[in-house]
Amino acid sequence: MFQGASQLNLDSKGRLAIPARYRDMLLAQCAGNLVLTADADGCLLLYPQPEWLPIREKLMQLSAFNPRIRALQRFLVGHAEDVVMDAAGRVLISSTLRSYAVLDKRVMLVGQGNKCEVWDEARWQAQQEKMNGFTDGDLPPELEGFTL
Amino acid sequence: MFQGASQLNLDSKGRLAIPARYRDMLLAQCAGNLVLTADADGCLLLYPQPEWLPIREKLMQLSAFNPRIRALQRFLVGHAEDVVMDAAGRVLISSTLRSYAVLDKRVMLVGQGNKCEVWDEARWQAQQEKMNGFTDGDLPPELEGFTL
DNA sequence: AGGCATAAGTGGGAAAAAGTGGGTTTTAGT
DNA sequence: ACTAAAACCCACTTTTTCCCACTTATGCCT
Repeated sequence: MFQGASQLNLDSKGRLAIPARYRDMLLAQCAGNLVLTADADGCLLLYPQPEWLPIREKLMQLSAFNPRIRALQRFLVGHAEDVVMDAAGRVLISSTLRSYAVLDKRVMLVGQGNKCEVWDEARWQAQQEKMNGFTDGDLPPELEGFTL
Repeated sequence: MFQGASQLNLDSKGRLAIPARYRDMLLAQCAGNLVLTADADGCLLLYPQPEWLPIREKLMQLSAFNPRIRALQRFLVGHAEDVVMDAAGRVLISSTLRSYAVLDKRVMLVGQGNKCEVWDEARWQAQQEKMNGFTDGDLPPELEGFTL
């Protein structure tokens, strides 16, 4: 499971070094086979391949006649790329995905349970600002009674 | 259970010495495995790992399509880090979390039931000021009829 | 009440691991 | 066949982790 944020640097070839704490897990779980795709909020999503496959299957079984579902399918599956960790625990991010998420050098890798998010550092900061005033207004009903 | 506040000092490497009164309990409960994450009020939260895990599970099962829930997931899970007590009962606080909570040296550790809060001392003082005038204005309905 | 013993707080150093950068070979595409 | 990009590999630098030693505090026993 992924959690925690790491500030990382893409190297001159566009490679991303996966934090060491995840490497053994990823080698054991999927031999370093990962899937990168785009997220609607402007970051990338990084899944272990075994986590991604059932998500793709469920997604593609949804109705192809609902325009919003079609758009979601095109977006997620259309941007997905297989990547493999090299011996140093790095993955190459294609120029297509790099330009989608506006990644140049400074990047945040943010663990989110079964996946990680990859953010341009400045965009991540901006995203975090949204927590200011989080408790203003009505809370979503799912959070009623939620205790930390 | 955690209660009471302790004034502690981070050392030059950013390590926090857990008060001795909690150590035996933490070694027995979770072998020193703890989880540190950020709190929206500007402090950090320190959970024994067994307390944290069900909270994370409940959080990650909520809908990923609600923007406010997504923000909360990104914030809490995105900042969570596993830490382990060393032989001297200390945990290392990463520079990411230290800069989030503006921790330099003087720190307050405040017990809060199933978790502790970690505050920069000055911010803790400021937080306490907010208790002045607590009873001004309308009370939340949950406190109606509440007796101490 | 003094001193001794144990436990806690604190600091730092050395070994190991991880981050980083590039050079060379292979593959694919034109 | 030639070019360009990607995969692979190796070496160097930096960071992290683990361990040990010293100082300070606490409490117990004489």
